[in-house]
Amino acid sequence: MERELAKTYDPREVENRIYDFWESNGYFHAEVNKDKKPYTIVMPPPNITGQLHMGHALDNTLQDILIRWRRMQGYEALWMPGTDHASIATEAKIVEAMRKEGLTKDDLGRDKFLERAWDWRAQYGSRIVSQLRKMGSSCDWERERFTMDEGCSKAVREVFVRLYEEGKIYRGERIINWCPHCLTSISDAEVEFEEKDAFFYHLRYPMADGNGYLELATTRPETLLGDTAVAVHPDDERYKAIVGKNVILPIVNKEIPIVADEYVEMDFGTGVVKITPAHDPNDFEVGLRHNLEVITVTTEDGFMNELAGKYEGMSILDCRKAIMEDLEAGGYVVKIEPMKHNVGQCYRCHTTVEPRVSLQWFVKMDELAKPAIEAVKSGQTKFVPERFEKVYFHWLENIRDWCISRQLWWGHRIPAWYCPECGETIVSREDPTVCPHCGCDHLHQDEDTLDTWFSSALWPFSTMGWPDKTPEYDYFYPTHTMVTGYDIIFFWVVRMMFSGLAYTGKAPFNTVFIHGLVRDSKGRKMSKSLGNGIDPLEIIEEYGADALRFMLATGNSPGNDMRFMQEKVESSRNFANKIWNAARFIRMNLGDKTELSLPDTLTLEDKWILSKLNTLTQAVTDNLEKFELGMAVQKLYDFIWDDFCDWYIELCKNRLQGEDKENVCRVLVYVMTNMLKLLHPFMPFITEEIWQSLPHTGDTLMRSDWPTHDKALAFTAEEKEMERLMEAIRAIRNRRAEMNVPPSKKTELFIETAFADTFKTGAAFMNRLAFATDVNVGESFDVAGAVSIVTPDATIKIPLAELVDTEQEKKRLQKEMDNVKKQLDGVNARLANPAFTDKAPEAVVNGAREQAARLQEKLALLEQSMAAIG
RNA sequence: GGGAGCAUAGCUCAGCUGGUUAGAGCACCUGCCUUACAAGCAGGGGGUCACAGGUUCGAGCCCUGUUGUUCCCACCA
Repeated sequence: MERELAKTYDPREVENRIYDFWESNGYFHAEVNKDKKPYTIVMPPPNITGQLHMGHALDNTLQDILIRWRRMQGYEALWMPGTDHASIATEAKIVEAMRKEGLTKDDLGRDKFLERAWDWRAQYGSRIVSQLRKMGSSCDWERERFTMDEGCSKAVREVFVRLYEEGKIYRGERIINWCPHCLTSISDAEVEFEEKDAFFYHLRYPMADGNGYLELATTRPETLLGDTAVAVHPDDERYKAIVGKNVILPIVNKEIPIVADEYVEMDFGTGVVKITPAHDPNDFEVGLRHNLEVITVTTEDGFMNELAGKYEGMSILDCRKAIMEDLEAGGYVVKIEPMKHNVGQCYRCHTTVEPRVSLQWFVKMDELAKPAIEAVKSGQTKFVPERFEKVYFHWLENIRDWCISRQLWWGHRIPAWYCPECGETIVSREDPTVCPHCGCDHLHQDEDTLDTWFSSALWPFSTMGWPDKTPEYDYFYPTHTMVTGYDIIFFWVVRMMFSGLAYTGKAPFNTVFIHGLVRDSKGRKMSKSLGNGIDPLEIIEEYGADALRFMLATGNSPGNDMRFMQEKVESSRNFANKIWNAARFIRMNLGDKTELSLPDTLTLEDKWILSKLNTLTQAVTDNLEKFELGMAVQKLYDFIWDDFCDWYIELCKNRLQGEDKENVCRVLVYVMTNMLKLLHPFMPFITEEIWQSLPHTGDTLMRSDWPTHDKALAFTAEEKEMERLMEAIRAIRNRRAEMNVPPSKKTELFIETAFADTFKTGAAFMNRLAFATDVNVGESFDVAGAVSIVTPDATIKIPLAELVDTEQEKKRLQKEMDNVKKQLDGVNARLANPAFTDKAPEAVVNGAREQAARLQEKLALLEQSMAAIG
């Protein structure tokens, strides 16, 4: 598959073709292979309702970099893909679509509704998957899973039953977060708090004995209808005498007790709190401690119910207004003051959440949380960056029982059946037909489904076939790296951790690699409501997936947010083009040669670039090992652009015109091939395309071997030697530019140096890169009216008499000497300090000594030049 | 109320366990269409690394405090 490179790089043409080539050849596929070590990443499953956004793009780029790198390193690398049914989000979309047709869930009934949901899944579930392909994601699509497929559902059922049998799952009347719009309970993690303007209503409740009033304050006066007590702190001297007495609940005109409870803060407000167990989590707890009645006064969809008396049918907010008018009329209102108040909202629809008592299923968290904390404390699982461990611990240490039942239809239906005869609850792996207790044969199944996160918590092992003992499970589990954003540590990472530990006995991954958010160019979160989202597919269309990936990897440090900026993508696109053209240049010179090996004899510049490549290989590998992808990518960029393109290719142009051409080509191909390998995880498409166009062995770059450091190619001395030449070339260019000498004006060079051999070797570089005609190397030259250029290794004289102003030249030399002296003084001062020479590491001290020597030499050369001018 | 991040060039950001004169991209200035690339080449200007102390032979990096900013968590009704 060797082809000519197109004249300009067109990612649109290349990317789809290359992706098909990879996929159709099964290069993404991983198999159980005892001869190799496994490396596994399971993809955070995107919602079936979702479309690819920048968050996915980042998340998947990072995963693909890691998986491609490990695959090339020789691991059996499995990237397990799949999608999430996203119960609440998907159901909301379907209900919305039905609403437009004038239909409700109840019109359709459960079965018909689910048919629609599966149709929806069939229609949209593949959309995000095809979008992930556009990113270049090298997932094993043959293993693609879905949280509601047979296997995952089996795992869900197994876990539910097991937890139930172990007593870690229970059903009970508890106060939960209720979304009046989605009409379902949601977990604590699914409530988002937002500060809103509210009012603090100061009320007074008359004492039942007619002895004055008790003043208290509330933000929700309408809940008064469900008050069953007022509470004070047991140590509060002001109220000790009245604890146990009653107050009269205004409007309702009912006596309710005054209880003493430590929950009340004496210093806040009047130190008296009204207690509404049905509509406030704290009040619910107080109610439990004091055996208070729980009176629910609202409906599921946010209106007042029949227990609200004359307020029945009003919305909660209307009721609040009405009740305040009535309280005002009755003289119960002391004052109303504005305040800031944290209001809980549903994370899906942003409707204000109503705390509400209802019958739900819960997972007991205390016992499950402990091993999850321990696994991270012991280092079995690590977070990158480490600071997120704190967040993780804090969450687990303060966790409350997890409400897992949802009043939704789309999801895993709770495998619990109730006997209408004897009230027995049956939870089992197989659907029961008769009640084991009384033999009744018309059992009915619980109507609710499970929280979406219940099934995603099992994702790392349910996708591997658990609870069955599959070869995949044995080989690929536990997985290695979990790549995800810090925003779902609570929702997902925590739950995978305790689930994995509880059911498989192992932490589900050994590293959690956390990344930040991709924000817009102004630093705002990308959101639908702001309309500031940037569609990755549009960016891919315009710049190519490689450019997008490269941009996302560049300057992205773990756990930190980044801004999306068009210029950064352009710069990445330019980089892709740079490599493309370097490859074109090589091909142009290559002819039909297919020789791959390095030549037997290497020149100075060959050794220099090979040695640099060698160092790069080690550095990039080390960075990847440490998840420092941003640093790895920066080093690749610098090497490819600066060292290889701007220096090596330029240096070798002379030789390409001579007899040495073949040897140069071999080195060019060798370095290019290795660069392509190192760059492949970041820019998979263009690297593969170029690799295919160059002499190569094997079928695909993505399955080629990751380069390793080669001792035979470490040429430290030559690197230094080359640097001397480069420094001289830079200095000459610099001087010429300062003096406005155009490149077209070539000159003779006289180089006075102690490194004559090096500079004689480098003479050929000077004419191309330093605009030289003849290059003379020797100990000393007497050149009339020359411009002197001084480096630590040489004094270079350029006869440019007509351009030289002697006075100007003197000033310049003096300035440079002053500068060098200043530096030299600094270094010498350090070296004169015994504290430094004694305490600093040897390498640092030696480095300083070398530097001092170089500066000293440069100074001496400058002095000579000065003397020569007179 | 608790916790965390960030503060480095005009802009956006790197800077890994403290070690020469702090880097990149973009922007800006100068000169170049040098037959791979003008999406390019060469050169240049531009930074008291938020502030104040401290530790150290040595601090952008470590410690303490201050200021600004962003985020997360938390039931003060």
